[in-house]
Formats: sequence, C-alpha cells, structure tokens
Amino acid sequence: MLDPIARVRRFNRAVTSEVGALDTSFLGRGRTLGVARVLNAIGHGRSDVADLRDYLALDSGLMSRFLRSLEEEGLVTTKPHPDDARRRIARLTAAGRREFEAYETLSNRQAQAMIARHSQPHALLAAMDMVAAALGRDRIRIDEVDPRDEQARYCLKEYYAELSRRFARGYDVALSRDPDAVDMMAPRGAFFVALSDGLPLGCVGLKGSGGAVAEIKRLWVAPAARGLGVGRRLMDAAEQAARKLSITTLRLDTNSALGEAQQLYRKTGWTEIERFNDDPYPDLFFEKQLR
Amino acid sequence: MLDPIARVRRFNRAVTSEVGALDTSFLGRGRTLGVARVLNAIGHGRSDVADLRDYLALDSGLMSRFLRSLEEEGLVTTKPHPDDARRRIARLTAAGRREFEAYETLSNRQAQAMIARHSQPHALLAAMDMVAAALGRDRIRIDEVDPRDEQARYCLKEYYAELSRRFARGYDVALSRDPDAVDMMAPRGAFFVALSDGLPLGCVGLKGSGGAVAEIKRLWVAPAARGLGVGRRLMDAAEQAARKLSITTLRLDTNSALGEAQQLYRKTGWTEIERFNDDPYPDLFFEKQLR
DNA sequence: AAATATACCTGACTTAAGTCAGGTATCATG
DNA sequence: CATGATACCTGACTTAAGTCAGGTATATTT
Repeated sequence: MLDPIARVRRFNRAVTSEVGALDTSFLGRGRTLGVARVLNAIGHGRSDVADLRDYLALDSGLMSRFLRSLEEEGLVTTKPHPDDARRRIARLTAAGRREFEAYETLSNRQAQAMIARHSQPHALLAAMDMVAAALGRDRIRIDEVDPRDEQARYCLKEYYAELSRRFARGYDVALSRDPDAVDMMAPRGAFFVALSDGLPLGCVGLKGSGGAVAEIKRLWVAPAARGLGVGRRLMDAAEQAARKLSITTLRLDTNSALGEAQQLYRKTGWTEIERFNDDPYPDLFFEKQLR
Repeated sequence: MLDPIARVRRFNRAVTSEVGALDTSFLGRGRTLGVARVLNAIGHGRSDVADLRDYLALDSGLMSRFLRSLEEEGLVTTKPHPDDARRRIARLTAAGRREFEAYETLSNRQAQAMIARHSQPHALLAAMDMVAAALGRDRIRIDEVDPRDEQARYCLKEYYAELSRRFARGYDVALSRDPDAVDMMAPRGAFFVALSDGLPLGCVGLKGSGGAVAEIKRLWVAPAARGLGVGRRLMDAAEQAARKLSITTLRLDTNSALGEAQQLYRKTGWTEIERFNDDPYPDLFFEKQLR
C-alpha cells in the first residue's frame, strides 16, 4: 500500500496494460507490428539501414524482409549510400509519408485523449516527464549547443521562471548581469544542455573572457529531472570544457534559496569566497581551482 | 518540446522501451511469456479457469494448453469446481508457489532498483502514482468498507496529514469532532474508499444518527488522483447510500482553504448554510436536500 | 427424460517473429 | 591486385502465439 515496491509494480501494471495497447494499435492499418515499426522509424528520420536495425534490435535478415515488404507496398525506396555502396539508405515515398502521417495522427490522437480527459493536465504532464526522465536516465545526453538555440532558450526561459518563483522578491533578468551569448561559446566559453529523447532537461553556461578565469552561469535542472545526477553531469561537462580552454579558475554566484545547487557545489570541490560582483540577486559566491 | 502531445508520446516511448523489458524479463526462467503469465495470475489469487482466461484475454484452447504445460511441470494442479463440475479451479503446488515467488522476487528487485537509483524517491513515486491513476482511471472502483479497515485508516491518516499541511494553524484530530466508526457504518451511515488496482485513492464517510439528517465527513482524494472525478464519484456513492438509509437532508462542514472540495459541492447541488456546530476548523457549511 | 447450453479439452492449422547459414557486391589494406 | 572485412540479402528453419472446428462431460431447461 505505502510500500514503494508495491507502488512501482502497480505503475508497471498500469502502464503495460494501457501503453501496451497503444503499441498494438499500430495494427488496424493492415500491417504487422514489425513493418509498422520500421515504417515509423524511417518516418522519424532514420534512414541508414544499419542504424534502423540497431535501433529496432532486428536481425539483418528480418530487417531486409521488412524493407522488401515496404518496398513492394510502394511505401519505401532504398538506394545505395553515396559514400559506400554496400550500405543502403531507406526513404519514404509520397505514399509512405502518407501512411506514416496516418500512424502519427493516430498516436497524437491517443496522446491528446489521455490529457484531454484529465482536469489537471499540467500536473499529469509534469508527472509523466518525471517518470520518463527517470526511466530514460541512462539515455540522457549532455550536448554542447549555441546558447541562442531553441533548446538553450527553452532552458533559460524555464530557469528565469523558476528564479522568479523561488526568490521572495521575484527575479528580473534585466537587473542581473545577463551574459552575452558569445561569451558562452567557443573560443571564450561553452553552453551545454541535457537532453532526454529530445526534451531539454537542464543547462549550464561557461562564461569566459579569454583569460584564465571563467564563470559558471545558468545552471538549471528541470524539476522532472532532479535526483538523476543531471546537475553534476552538466557541471562536469562545463569543467571539462574549461580545462580544454586552458581556464584555471572557475567562479560562480548563487543564492542561498537554491539549496540543491549549493549542496552540489560544496560536494564537488568548490569553496565559498567573498562577493566578487554587485549583482543584486546572488548572496553566495564560490570558486574552484582546476589543476 | 513544450507540446503536451509530444510529452505524452515521449512518455510512451520511455515506458514501452523500459517497462516492456520488464515483461520480457519473465523469461530467463526457462518458461515462455504465456505460461509465465498464467502462473503469475494464479499466484495472485485467480483460480477460476474462466476468470484467468478472461483476465489474460486468452483463447480457451490456448489456456488449456498453458495449464497442461504447468501441470506437467508439476507447478499447478486443477480440480473441478465443487458447485459445478464443468468448471475447473487451478491452484499452485508447493513447487509452483516457489516458482511464483521467484518471479515476484525478480519483479520486486527490479522495482527496488528503479527507486534506489533515484535520489528523490518520494517525488518519483508520487509521479508514478499519478500516472498510474490516470492510466487506470476507468478501473477505479468505489467500495464500501468498514472505516476501521486498513484501507480506510490509510486514507484517514493521509487526510489528517494533508489538513495539517494546508491549514495555517495545523490540524489536530483530537480538537475536531472525530466521528465514531459505528456512525459511519450500516445501519446508521457508510464509509467508502476509491481503489485503483488495490491502492486507496480517496475516501468519504456518511455519518448518520438513525434520523433523517446525516453528515458527509472525511472527503479526501489523493493528490495523485485529483482531476479524475474521484471526488464526485465518492460523493455520489455517499448520497446513494444516504437515500437507501432514508436520509433526506445531508450536511457538511469544510474549510475555505480546501478550494477544490468547495467547488465540487457548489457544482453538485449543495447550498451554503449557517454554521451548525462549534468545531474550530470549519468555516463553511453546506446542505443538500435529497428527494 | 430429452434437448440444449456451458465449460473445458484436443488436434490441426495459421501467423508473425526470429534465427542461422550461406551468398553477393563492395570496400579497405598490404 | 589479392585478401579479408563489411553490409546487406535470400532461403530454410524454429518458436511462440493464436485460431478454429469439433469432442466430452456436466448442467439447465422444458
């Protein structure tokens, strides 16, 4: 009842009976699950046959047969890879794209129905994000991106929104020292986002000036992803980037209202120092020497 | 990215690839998924062959073969139903129970591993409960129980805990008029819990005195289940029970801090009335006439 | 008591998925 | 340019699941 294990198992039961039905729903368009999965994977941008095989965990023989079957239906064409004629590339035909869209519409409708019935969709979506992040934890990637990218901008927007929720006096970016994008890109600095199956779950910026000292800025982890070690991985990525840029001293400012972040800094070799700027929001300052 | 549909679909992907693997893990004990599922269903208390067939959605022929196979392995015995010799009852042998326990241990370990890796298991479990409740929404049952039952006591404990969180001055049951259990049981009243796959998600008490007036008490819905219409279903059950007991007037007290509940009352035919008791916690009073 | 329905069983079949051993064309390398 | 590796293909096979048409024993109805 209150037993965590029982709760997880209950979740598993709920999910296998409901989401399992979703998988099966790919049927009903006169195609078996195997070929439908291949069609969908191609539609989602996987074209390399080896990649498809790997992604779908299919035997090479089986993969070939599925592709032949899709070709016979006129939904897919294959051609040799321009760089290596042994490899093949699969693409959807116009008819194939229509079929793919039909599957997409079906999945979207199902997803839509699931939230539409709920009268608190925000909470439900947040819960789904959290579960998905925990389940897909091993597939969370840390990617270096331009801080003006869509995914970076999304993270920053969420970061500001969270600060204004958590600071008693609110938060206004204009009052803070918002770093220039170029300071957080090679060759001066770097910007990283954590991605789980395409969804941004966190970010961090390394703001350099060309010298030996750089600052860590904008460390944020989505509420759905807390407890998965994403913050630490982001910080590791930033530190590693700093080392590559020959930076020897890292500094950062933070606010004592952000307890989790502070804990992370203290656990990973940062030491508290004196205030080094006059930004109105931070009240805690840290430094870390990279050797 | 921020698109709700994309988030649901991402959840589905995460879950099918991870939880799907769980299903497959029933293998690895030298048994196919089909027989393993039957063994597990029997272990979980389903003994009637027709019931098993129905639950697992199996053809009668296939079911027979699975049972024969389990009998040959010495894990299951079947015998005719005492009331109807056409029907059969399946039971685990000692060896069968051992095998079943082995599967259970396996599932439990997997569940354990999932939470153990997370550094905020409470939040994760709450999220899983919420998703499970939403997915299993159509299978939420409202059962009448003794208010001293384990499931009822669990709900009441959570109810009190929530009140003390939500009331600025906290909450102490001793100061409130805690109804006697017998007042919330036939023939004076009733008590209902909402159950989703065994997990209690909410409760409500109908406290009668033998007369034509009764009170609604202890309406609570688990945070994980809000937005699914559980509160309304509980209230409907209580009203129906009241009608059966020839009660014509229902009353209740509540606190304006409990906005969702208040909204529900106003939407379902309750009208605000004057204070009718001196309980220190409520500040809002409602009445509903049953015809 | 006869007719009909029900619950389960058996055997023969189909389907989808998956495995495996070659086979062919292409590429990389000494 | 010969050799071996690689990428994909084909055909023959296996496995697990599922379907379907009877069949037997028991229960219910008339």
